[in-house]
Amino acid sequence: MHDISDIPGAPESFTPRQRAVLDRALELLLEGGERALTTAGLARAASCSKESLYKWFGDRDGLLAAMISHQASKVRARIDDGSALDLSRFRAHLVDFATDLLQVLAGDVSLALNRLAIGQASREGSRLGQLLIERGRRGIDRRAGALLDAGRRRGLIVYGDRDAAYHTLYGLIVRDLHVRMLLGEAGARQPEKFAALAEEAVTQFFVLFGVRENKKADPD
Amino acid sequence: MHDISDIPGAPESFTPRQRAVLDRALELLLEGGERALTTAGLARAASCSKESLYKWFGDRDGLLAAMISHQASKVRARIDDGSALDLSRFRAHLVDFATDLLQVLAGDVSLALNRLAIGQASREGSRLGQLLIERGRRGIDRRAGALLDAGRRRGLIVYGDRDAAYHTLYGLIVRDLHVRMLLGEAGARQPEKFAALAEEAVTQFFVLFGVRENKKADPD
DNA sequence: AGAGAACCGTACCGTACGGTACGATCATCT
DNA sequence: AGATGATCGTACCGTACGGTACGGTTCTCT
Repeated sequence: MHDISDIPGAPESFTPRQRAVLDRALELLLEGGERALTTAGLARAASCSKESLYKWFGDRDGLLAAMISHQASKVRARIDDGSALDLSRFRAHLVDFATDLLQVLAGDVSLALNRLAIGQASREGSRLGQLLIERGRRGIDRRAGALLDAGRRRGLIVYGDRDAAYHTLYGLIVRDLHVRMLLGEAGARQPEKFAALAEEAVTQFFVLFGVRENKKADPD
Repeated sequence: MHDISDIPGAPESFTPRQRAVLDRALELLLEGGERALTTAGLARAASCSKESLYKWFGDRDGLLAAMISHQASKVRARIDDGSALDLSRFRAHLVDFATDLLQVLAGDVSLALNRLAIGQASREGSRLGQLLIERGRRGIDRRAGALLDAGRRRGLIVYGDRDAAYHTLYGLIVRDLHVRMLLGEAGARQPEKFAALAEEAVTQFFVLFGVRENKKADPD
C-alpha cells in the first residue's frame, strides 16, 4: 500500500506566501476551470512572478499537486470517537457523517479538484488522482472506519469486513450523485435534500448491518 | 424535463464516412486523452481534411458532442422484459444487470467519454455532461426501471418510489468505484471481482426491498 | 462528356500557453 | 553600509492548437 510519503510533493509544507498563491490558484480554478488556471494568469492574479511559480512548484503539474495537498491540509477530518455511545447517538453520528460527506462532495472546491484530477487521469503518469484519494479521502475513510468500529464494539451493528460495510454505507449515501455533480447536472446538487438522503441511507444501512430482531445469518 | 430532441446536434444521424471518422476520434481519445484529440491529429489519423471536420461538426465542441452521440448510438440497452418471472430468474436478471453496469462503467470508452465530459463541465455552457447522461444513462435507467417494475408486479419486491429504489440499487452496485476508476485508481478496475460485487449488491438489495418473512413496515 | 458538389492535403494565421531569462526592487544578515 | 538572496514585473521564445482558405482530385448526376 502507498503511504502519503510515497507521493512526491506531498511532505513539504508551504510558506505563507506560497499558501496565499495556492489559494488564489484555487479561486481561479473555481471561476473558470482548468483552462483558466494558467501560469501567467496565476502570476498576475497572485501578484507573483512566473519564475517564482516554477521555482516553488517545479512545473504546472507540480502546481496542481500542490493545490491538492494544500486544500487537503485545510480540511481537518475530525474523528467522532464518541465515548458514551448508545444506539440513538450512534445513529445520529452516522447521519452527521453522511450529511457531511454529501456536503463535502458537493462543495465547489471538491468538485473543481476532482474534475481537475479526472481530466488529467487520461494522461499517463499523472498521479493527481492518486494524490486526491490519498489526501482527500483517507481522512473521511478513517473517520467512518473509527465510527463503524465503535458501533460494532458497542454491539450496535455487526459486520464481517469493515471496509465492505463502509463501502456499502458510502454507496447508500452517495449513490450516483457524485458523478452526476461532476458532470454538472444541476439536479444533483441540491443541498437542501442532503439531510433526507442521509437519513434514508443510514436507515437502510441499519437494516443491512443493524443488530435487531433477527441477527443470525439467513439460511438458504 | 429535457428530451433528447432538446439537445442540439443529437437528432441528426451521421454518414458512414462521418461514423468512421468519429470512431477514429474515439480511438485517439482512448490512446491519449483529450489533449491527444486535436483537429489536425484527427484529420491526419482519419485521412480527412480539417475543413471537412468543421463542416460536419461545426467546431471542436460539436465534434465532442458528436462522439458522445455516436458512441451512445452503438450501445443498445436491451430490456429484459422477462415473461415467466420467478424469484430466482428475477434475481439472476438483477445480477446480470449489475454485472453489465459495472462492466460498462469500467469500459475504456465509457471512462474516456466521462472524463472528457467531466473535464469540460467546469466551462460554462458545456452540455457534454447533460448529453452523456441523456444518451448514455437513460438506456440503462430504463432497463433497470422496467426490471424493477416487473419484479414488483410479480410481488417479488416492494417499494414506494421506483426511482428511489433504483438509485439505492445503483449505489449498492457501484459504490465509489466509478469515481475511483475515473480518477485512474488501478485497484478500482478489477473486472474479475465484478461478479462477486454484483452478487453482494443484489443480495443487499433484496434485504432492503425483497418480500420475505416481514414485509410490513417496521414500526418505531 | 461536362458541370457541380464533396472532399482531401496542405499551407496559413492569430493566439495563447508553458517555460526561461533578465534587470529592478526589497528584505535580511554581517 | 554593503553584500546576499529572494522575489517581482516584463519581455522573450518555441510550440501547438483552433479555425480558415485554397488548389487539386474524385465522385455523382444529367
